[in-house]
Amino acid sequence: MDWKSVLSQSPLFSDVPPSAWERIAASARLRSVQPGDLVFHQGEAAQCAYVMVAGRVRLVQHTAEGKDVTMATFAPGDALGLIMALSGDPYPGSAEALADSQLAVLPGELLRDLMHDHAPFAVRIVDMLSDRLREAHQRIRELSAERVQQRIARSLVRLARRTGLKQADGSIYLDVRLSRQDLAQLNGTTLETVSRTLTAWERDRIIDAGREQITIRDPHKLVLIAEDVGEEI
Amino acid sequence: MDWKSVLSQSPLFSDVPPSAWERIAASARLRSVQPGDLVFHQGEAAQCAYVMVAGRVRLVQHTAEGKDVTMATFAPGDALGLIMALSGDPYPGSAEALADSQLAVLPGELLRDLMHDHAPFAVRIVDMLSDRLREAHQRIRELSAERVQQRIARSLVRLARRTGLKQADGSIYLDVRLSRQDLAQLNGTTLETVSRTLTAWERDRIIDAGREQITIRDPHKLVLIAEDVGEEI
DNA sequence: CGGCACGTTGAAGGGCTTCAAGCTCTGTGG
DNA sequence: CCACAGAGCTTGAAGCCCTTCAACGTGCCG
Repeated sequence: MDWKSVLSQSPLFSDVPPSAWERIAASARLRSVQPGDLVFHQGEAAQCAYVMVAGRVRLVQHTAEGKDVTMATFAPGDALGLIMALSGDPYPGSAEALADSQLAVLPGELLRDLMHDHAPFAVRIVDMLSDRLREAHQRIRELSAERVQQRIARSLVRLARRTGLKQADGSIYLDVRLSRQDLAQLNGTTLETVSRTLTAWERDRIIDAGREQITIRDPHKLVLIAEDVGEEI
Repeated sequence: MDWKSVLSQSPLFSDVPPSAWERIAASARLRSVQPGDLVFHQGEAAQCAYVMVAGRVRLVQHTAEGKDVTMATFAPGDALGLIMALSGDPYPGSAEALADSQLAVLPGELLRDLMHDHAPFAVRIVDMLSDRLREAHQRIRELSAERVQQRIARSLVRLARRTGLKQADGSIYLDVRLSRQDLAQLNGTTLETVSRTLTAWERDRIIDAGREQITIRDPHKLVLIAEDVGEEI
């Protein structure tokens, strides 16, 4: 299918009237990236926002000490770089492709104009930002109050909901390349700790862990760990 | 000064045309709260958003295990509960007054209408949410990658910028009631750890710490701790 | 088949939490 | 005015969770 029609079905543009659509089509370009490519670099001044057409991209922040922290991952339909494109500020992180991906490139100016001319479009953006903010707050709470085990369990449960493929035997296969390092960056821990944790869960038949792939055998137990049940009263 | 005129000068409403102002004035009410009062409760369905007129309020999330995490604090001009008022979802946290405060109460419906009728107003909201999201991401990065010491130093530096009163001798007095517990909730740690850290800094003449109040004697050193300088190459 | 990225495992240790006890202010009511 | 209750703070001791460093295994792909 034509990428522009995919774009027009993105939640971001669902409320844009047909009249404005020509303008979007005229300004938007398509960009293809391969795994490991950076869509944009941390610190770079933002000219554009992106809407995922295909593939998977993650937003990473590099700290001064050389650690990487994964802030979010994006699937088709999601928008990234919105805030920065609107304000023109430097990107606070880098966007790294996790798979072969295609993104629609949208000039910041176009977005600004659309927002001013079409209030419902601005409302859509408010909605998207609201969701992101809620997620961010949830992660702050987790990082502040929960143990590493819990946080890892939580991210597996979340991934299961997003990309899980239910198998015949009831287990859930996570349809993403997911290294120990990736899980560490998602949860603010080290790959060694992730490895030990997964090994322990494999011993307890809660998951099957392979190279960059995980199957959840016992989703219920994983949720119990995520919710830290087991010592109530 | 009339609280409605204060409200009209909030950044939130700076782009609302005079024509809409009557409508805002008609729907808005004023609410006064005392320290410790909750403006709204976690879990409660959101009907309204609030704009700070005077005082200071913080947003707290209670975890299942009974720990509290402070998500943000609000000063006059700031808006809280925006997201939830727009969507009608339950508040994900409680808003607790830290001082005698006054807030303008705005029905969610009013905000929704304003956004649809006046795009520039929606743009303001996008700006505010953008700032909040940026802050949240920064905190996630800090919580993921930094030590407790660093994070405490950082929050003191931040508070100094927001509410610091420069003294004659160059030190900075933080003009907020700030208990060890508060600092702990801000940084995802315990009051004991905060106490020990502050005591150590007091020994090193970096701060003066009293009961619920802190003066920064050597802001430069505090920044160095926050940035974790001292072991580069 | 060699290199490299991914993963496992062990050992050591430190940062931080947890529990516990006691101290020091502040404010309040008799 | 003073005493006392309670909130805020300090300090110690114990220990665990997690990191860090290090060495080695493993499988994929050129």
